[in-house]
Parts: sequence; C-alpha cells; structure tokens
Amino acid sequence: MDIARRAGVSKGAVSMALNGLPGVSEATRSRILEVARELDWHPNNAARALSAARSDAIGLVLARPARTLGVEPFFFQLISGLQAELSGRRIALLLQVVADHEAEIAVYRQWWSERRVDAVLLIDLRVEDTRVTLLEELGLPALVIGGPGHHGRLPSVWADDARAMTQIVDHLAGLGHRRIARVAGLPDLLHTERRTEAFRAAAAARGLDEPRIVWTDYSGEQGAAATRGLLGSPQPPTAIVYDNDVMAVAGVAVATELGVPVPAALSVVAWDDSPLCQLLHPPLTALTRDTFAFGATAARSLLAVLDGGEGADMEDHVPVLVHRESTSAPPP
Amino acid sequence: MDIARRAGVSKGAVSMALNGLPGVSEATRSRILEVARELDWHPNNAARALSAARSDAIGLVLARPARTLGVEPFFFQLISGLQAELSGRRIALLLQVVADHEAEIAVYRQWWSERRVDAVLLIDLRVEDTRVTLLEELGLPALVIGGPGHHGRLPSVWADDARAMTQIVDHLAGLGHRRIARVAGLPDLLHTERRTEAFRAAAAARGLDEPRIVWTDYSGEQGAAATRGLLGSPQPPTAIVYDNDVMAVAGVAVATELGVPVPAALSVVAWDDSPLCQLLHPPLTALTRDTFAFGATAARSLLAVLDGGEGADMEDHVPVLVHRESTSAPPP
DNA sequence: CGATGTGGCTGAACCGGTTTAGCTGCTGCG
DNA sequence: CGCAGCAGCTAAACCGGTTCAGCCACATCG
Repeated sequence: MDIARRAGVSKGAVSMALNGLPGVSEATRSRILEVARELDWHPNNAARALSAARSDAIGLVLARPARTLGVEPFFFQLISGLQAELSGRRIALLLQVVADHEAEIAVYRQWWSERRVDAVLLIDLRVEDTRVTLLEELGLPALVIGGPGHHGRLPSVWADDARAMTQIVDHLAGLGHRRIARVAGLPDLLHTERRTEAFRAAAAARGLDEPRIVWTDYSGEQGAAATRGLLGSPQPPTAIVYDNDVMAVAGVAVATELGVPVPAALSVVAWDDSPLCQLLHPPLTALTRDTFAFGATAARSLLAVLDGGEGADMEDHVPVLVHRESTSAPPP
Repeated sequence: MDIARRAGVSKGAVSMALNGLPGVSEATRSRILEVARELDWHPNNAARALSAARSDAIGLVLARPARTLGVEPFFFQLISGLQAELSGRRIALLLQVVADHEAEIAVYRQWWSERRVDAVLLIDLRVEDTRVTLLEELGLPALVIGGPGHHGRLPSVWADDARAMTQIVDHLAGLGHRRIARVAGLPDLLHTERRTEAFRAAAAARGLDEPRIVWTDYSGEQGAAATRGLLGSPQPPTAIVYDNDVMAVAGVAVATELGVPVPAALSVVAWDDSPLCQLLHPPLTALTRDTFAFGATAARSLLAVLDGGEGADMEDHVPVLVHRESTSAPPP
C-alpha cells in the first residue's frame, strides 16, 4: 500500500487511521489522512469485502411479468427511498428482474453462495411463500416488505392495508353506496388477500350487499375486462375499488365507452396514487402512500438487521385516501 | 480450500479444473468437478474480484426527478433486456437512482475508485455532456445509450430517432394535416434535439406550416399545460406529437375537457407505446420500439467493450409507428 | 531503582481465489 | 542409454485490504 510508504508507516497503521480505530496517535492519523487525500485514495471494494466477509451490497429481485412492471411508479419510488438511506452507508443495490418464482429463487441461491450480497429484500409476499423458508434455510439475511404474518422468522415492514381498505369502504358507504365491487390484483399475493378480507369485513360491518371481487394480474387489459364484466351484469355495482392505478384508469375508460358516466353512475377509487390519477378526467379518488418514505423505513430496518440487530417488525404509516372527483353519491 | 483437500490435490489444480484451463488431466478434472458439485461449491465473488481485478458488475445511474421516473415502462424494459444478456455471464447490475447530475458524477467517481463496477451505462445523453469527458478521463469503460455523436470516444448504441420522427410527420401529412405541433421532453437531452431537428426538417420537406414546439419535463402536468396552451392559441394545431405516452394521455384528457374531440378535431401521436396507449379511449397511435431488445443489444455491446474490444457503435432497429384511432384526417 | 503498565506502532497472518515458476516422472527420439 | 520435452501437478506469490500478537519506549508506581 503506497500510502503507507508515503507516510512512512506500516499498512496496519494506515488501516487503523483511515477507519477511525484506536491504535495510532492523532498526529500520525492526520498525517495519514492527509496523504490519502493527496493521493485521492479509495479502498478497493473487493479487498475489503474479502477480508471483512461482507459485500456491502443488498439485493432486490423483481419477479413480475415485465409487462406489468414499470407501469407502476411504486418500484422506482421504493428504490429511491431505499437508496436515500443505503448510499450514506456505502451500500450498493443489486437489482435483478426475472421472469418467475423459480428464477427468483435461483438468484438468491447464487447471490448468497457467491456472497454477492449481504442481505435481500423480499417483495410481493405470498400466502404460502417458499422464498421465506428458502431464505431461512440459507441463512441469507432478509427483510420482508409486506406482512404482518407469513414471513416466518424474517423481519418485516408493512403498511396497514386493512385499515386503508376500511377507509375506502367507509368513504363509499358514507356517500350512500350499497353495491360496491373490487377489481383486485394477483390472488396469491398476501396483501391482495389482506385487502379482500378487510373489504368483505368492512362491507359487512356497514351492512352493505355482499361485495363482488374479480382478480386480475394488475394489467390494464384485465382491469378493463373485469370492469366490462361487472358493468354488464344484471345488478352492476355503483362503485368499484381498483387495486392499482392502471386498472382504475382502464376501468374509467371502459365505463365511459359503455356510456356509464363517472362519477354520476359509477364511483371509482384507485389504490396507489400517481400523477396519472390526477390527470385523468375526472381526476381519481386514490389511496396515497408515501412510497419513498416507506423505502427509507425499509432500508433502516434492513441496516438494523445487518448490524446484527434482531430486525424488529415495523408498521409504516397508514395510507391516506385523497378525495377527488371520481367518487360521489350513487344514482338514486 | 477444502475442495482441494477432499480431492487430494492442490488449490491451484482446483482452480484450473473449475475454470476449464489446461494443466490438469481429464481424470483429475472430473474428480474435482464431482467434489465441487457434492459440496455445492461456488466461488467467492470478492476473492475472485480481488485477484482478477474485476468486479463482474456494471452500473446504471438514473438521474431524473423521481416524479417522472417510473411512470415510463421504458427503464424496466431496458433493464430486463440488459439482464437477459448479462446474467448469463454472471454479471450483476448495480442500480442507483440520484437526484441530479452532480450526484450522478459523484457516483461514477466512487464506483470506479472503489472498483465496484467494471463499466457503466450512460443514459439520457445531453448535448454538452460533462459525463462523457469525466468517464473518458477516469478511464471507466462505458457504453452510451443514445447518439450518434456527442459521445466522445465512448461507444454508443442508438435508435434512429430522426427516421422515426419522419415516419410520424409523413403519416400526419398524409392524412392531410398542415398545422402540427410537438410537445417535447427536456430540451437539453440530445434525443430531444435530434427529434426536434427531424421534426422541423420533415415538416419543411412536406411543405407544412412552421411547426410549434413546446418543451416539458416529461411529466403529465406539463404535458397537460402545454396542450392547453396549444389548443387555446389563435391557430390551434390539428395534430400534436408527444414525446412520451404519459403526456399524450394527459393531452387527450385536456382536449376532451376543452371539447376538442380526438381524433375528429385533433390527432394525437405518442412517442413510446405502452399498455396505457391501447387502453385509452381512443387508443393512441404510438411509436413502438422494442426496448427489451434494445437493452439486450446494449448489453452485448457492453460485453464486447469489457472483453477488450473496441466497442463498435451500433444502430438499433428503427421504431415502428402503430396506427390506432387517435389519428385521422383533420377537420375540413 | 526495578516492576508494571500502556500508548503507538510493526510485521505477519489471513480472507479465497488466480497465476506462475518450477518440480517430477514419463515418453520419445537420436 | 542419455537427454530433451512435455503433461500434470505443487508450492508460493499475489490481489489489497483488516486484524492481531508482539515489541519498544516511555510513564507510573511502590
């Protein structure tokens, strides 16, 4: 190490000085720091990783069909939030987009066996999630985004989907709706199930008709098809809650096309707000969550895990329903 | 290395065997491979990186305001395409989302000084791009996505925006439009300028009126505002070309709101297709490009650079205009 | 004044691979 | 038969850091 030579000390001393460890005098430390600055020295990541048995990287695998990905701002906002916390600690984010569950698991195995990452983030938790048991078996530290429950001994961060859903149903019921329906996302995702339970429970609590639910893959196509089905049925709903913004937009388009005015004949609520919701005509009543902040929270939890902490489970803020013009009282 | 012990050879022999290098007999090689399989052995990435002076990772920095990011499927499709090529070579992708240009440059410096990446992808090329000179100075291998031109000695992969734009203008002129306008993206991006030049040139070649152009930040808000401005002017255009799908959607919403029927009174073309374009009412005529394939092409080019090749500049396929229902003959 | 710490530093081992010089035993050739 | 040449392997250096045992000089204390 040529800093050592230039400063006339051993490389052990340099290491202590640069890492703020005791073992060198203040005079020597500042001399070494000075030399390091002069030489614009930066530690070689591989060397540090090898010796410390750390990689200073965390991994995120996205396993959704490419088609539905990227349509939603959710992921980028999450990633931005994550990095707001991680980059301060010089921790990198490895991103991998894969086609399916199998491939996702293969990536975890490889990353961990090669020690490419120190931990991973698990997203889109399923009801029976083989990934959780895999990660536990591997001993690969992980933070589950989504919960509570079904995440084994892994720590988890989540938002209270149930309370959010209750908010929505209350809002609609308060406007006078009695026949509400829901266009849901993928049925095997845990949060879809959570929302479904809460949806049914809230409807029952308010004495509404047994609500209809249609499951989709989050794509606009399926959202449109579901809407068409609901509106074409004998007793069409007077309000529909969509599990994402893209489907809500598609739903409004279908309704308009069928001559069903929004909100006069049909109220629409979108789960997850986006610029799109505000641009549409009418602007959509939507459930807003601060995904950036959520990502930052998740990152802090993950760092706690990496620091050897237990990684306590944590609940994020409850999402807020923003009232816009796509919801109103049902037709008489 | 305990494979060596188990197989009764030296670790040097193990290394040769596992990497397919000459120097071991076939018998020994297969015995070593067998032991490695039994032990489910995988090389430690840090050790390999340290010794080979490679990191087996490439970096991608996205420096757009978080608000406009993620709205476009473009990035995820690009990333998916990149990884389709990269993961076969066990090369990871480091993703960093930053706020601005300064931060982006800082990330490059850090990544390279710590040898975290072997190369980076440069995206959203600007007319005067300080990043190009920085990367050249640093000696950090890079592939520029966007061009041709303005990328110094760095290799580049691009799509022919000019020909695509000509296609669009030809289509509109063929329908009979004479007053067309364009809602463009960020003015300092190179491809924005490319499109602008081509737009003006094609309009002139077809003898159309001098076209109006409004620049935006790609957000739906600004797209809506631009549309409002254009339609409210004394001589409103009969066709508008938008630089992305989100703005096109916003534009249609504004037109509808103002009582300007699409396509009867206003034709709309979106640059970049997405499910959204097909869902809208009317479905939008849009410029489709195979972003996944583009990403794969870029990855191959980048691999060529890493393999020590010159990294030849390459042009991707010309995007194709898909005719849907948002374009028709102008009102008489 | 000698025993005992102790702050400050050095030298070497170590992380887990790759690479290379060099050794061994065999084959083939004159 | 003697020697060159080569296949096949080992041992050790190396990548660039971190960590730790141990050494030295000096202060402190009984």
